[in-house]
Amino acid sequence: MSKALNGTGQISAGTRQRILAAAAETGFKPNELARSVFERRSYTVGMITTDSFERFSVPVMLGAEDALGAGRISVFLCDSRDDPIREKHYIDVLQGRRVDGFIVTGRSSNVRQPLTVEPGTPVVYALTPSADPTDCSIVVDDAAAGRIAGEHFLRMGRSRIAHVTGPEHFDAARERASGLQDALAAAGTSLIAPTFYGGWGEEWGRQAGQMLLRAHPDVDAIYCGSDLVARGVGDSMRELGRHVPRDVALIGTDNWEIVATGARPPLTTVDTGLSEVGRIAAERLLDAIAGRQHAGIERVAPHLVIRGSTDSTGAA
Amino acid sequence: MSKALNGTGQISAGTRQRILAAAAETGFKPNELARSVFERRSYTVGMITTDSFERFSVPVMLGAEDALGAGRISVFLCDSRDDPIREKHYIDVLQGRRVDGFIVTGRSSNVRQPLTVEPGTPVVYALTPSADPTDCSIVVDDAAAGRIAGEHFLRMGRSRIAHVTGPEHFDAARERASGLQDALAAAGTSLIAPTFYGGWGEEWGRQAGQMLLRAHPDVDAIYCGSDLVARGVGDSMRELGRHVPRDVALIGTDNWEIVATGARPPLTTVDTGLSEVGRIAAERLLDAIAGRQHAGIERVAPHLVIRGSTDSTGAA
DNA sequence: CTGAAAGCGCTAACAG
DNA sequence: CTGTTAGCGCTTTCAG
Repeated sequence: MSKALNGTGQISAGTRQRILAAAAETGFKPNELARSVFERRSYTVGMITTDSFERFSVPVMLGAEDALGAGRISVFLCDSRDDPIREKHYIDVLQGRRVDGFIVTGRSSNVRQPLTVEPGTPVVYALTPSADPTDCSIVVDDAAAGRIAGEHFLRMGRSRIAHVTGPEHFDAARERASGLQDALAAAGTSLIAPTFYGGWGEEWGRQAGQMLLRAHPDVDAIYCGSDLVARGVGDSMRELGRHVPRDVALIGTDNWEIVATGARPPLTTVDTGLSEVGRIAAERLLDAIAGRQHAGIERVAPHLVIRGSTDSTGAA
Repeated sequence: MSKALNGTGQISAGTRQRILAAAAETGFKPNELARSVFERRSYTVGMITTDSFERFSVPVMLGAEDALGAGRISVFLCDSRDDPIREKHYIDVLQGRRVDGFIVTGRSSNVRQPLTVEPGTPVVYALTPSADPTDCSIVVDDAAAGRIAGEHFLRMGRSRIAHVTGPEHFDAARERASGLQDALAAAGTSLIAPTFYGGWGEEWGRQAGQMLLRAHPDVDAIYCGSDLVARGVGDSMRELGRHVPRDVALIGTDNWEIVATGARPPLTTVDTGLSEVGRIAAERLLDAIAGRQHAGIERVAPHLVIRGSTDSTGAA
């Protein structure tokens, strides 16, 4: 009897107990599907990632799944592989299952085309904002990431600062660069050299480190667009006789734990708060499902994780 | 009308077309939930991971999701965080949603307690086999991984072979070690030193590399239990004046692309075929749902990916 | 406060 | 071949 199980309707405490006991004994489990048919909602959301759960979407998903699970909502997992056909397929299937909403995530922080869903189905974009500014998007505050890194260098007294990062066509790369420049400008200084745009991997870090040192042997601090780049840069510094952090301080980005802590010295890095992005996205989606729509792009503040590459008192 | 949409029952081609057209025009989407209530199954499975989607469970999940999606089955995502309470909670919720089955995965290859589910609900274990041998488990063939690495070293003419790997309490570590020993024994030789059990990270690799070189300066090949260990070992080799692969050849494990390819030289590594594990697990689950139960532990063959750390003709 | 009845959207079986 | 009906398991409403 649903009245007993849900405590709804009018029923006496006595019979309620009796029914509950009987249910427990029988091992009765209500069929949530049937309830969903009646309620016209499924307490279920679809999470669509475009990038096969690379290291960026995973923390976002985890944060989202966590927040959603607390609201007793289950999560459907979909890997669209950046393929519009697959994406449409998943949307169709999940709408057939009457999901209450969608969270869309992916690797890049560049804008993406909005999802085409049944009108009334809420969608929240995490990490990759929707091109439609009236959609709800949660992203990393990349400018703040650059600023934080710059301020930390200034605070530790470094002044000959350089920046090595990913390809220029990534919004994230350009915004971090401008955040860093802003921080330096606010202190009346500027980058020792134009930003080195290139790639996100170790190899680019090594190359850029060498180029940088050749052009500016007196560099004393380098902000890197990823932890991998930072490792590559660090390797090249050591090879060319520079000590990290004494001669050159290094800050990475991502706080990819296993990479950052495995480095020698462990990397100080800007944690972009991806699981926070996921958590907030989930909350916004829950709000939207409850009828409280959010609109616009919300930027999540990153934070600095200090380790040996900027702190000589820390681990070697 | 369901007859038209599903092509079931008896209906003329004419009216069928007419109904289909009307449905397309209206944008009609059948409610799969209602169908599921009737069918008593949901075309949905639960994927439970114990380890928050570390790099081991992600490829497994991807492989599984891929195979399941082809069978038009959606996947519920659950992160139990190795917490029995959370696990039970997820199982209850998903059984309430009448999932057709479960796939359980996690980081370690050690056996785990079987899931407690409603009788009749199929469960397949991926990566972490069930303690119950009548359950269906798909795992990596770790002994084969060790064998493959050993045979590759022998083939390239190395004979003073060592092994640095993770903690001894991991089944995977011990089995790879014994597989490697078997391969050497088959060629009438043996390890130059007892297996170095320790950890899975770079730091352990560096330590072990130093210890190894001190005790056995003439070592010419090292099989490592993870790509991170291999990187650590490689770093220590170079620091102590050994060239990789000329003086010492290196094989890692996992084929964690970004780590293996970012190394200098890029790492030859044993790919443990995790997405294959996931794919097969999904197929076995589909079979079980269809009434064809599988039982026992199935081992998936790993394969070698050759890069510069064993091949001096390759990248430097 | 209780039990019966109607309906959520679908499918199968059934007369017409 | 067609349209109607009963029923999947649940919740809500409405007489008793």
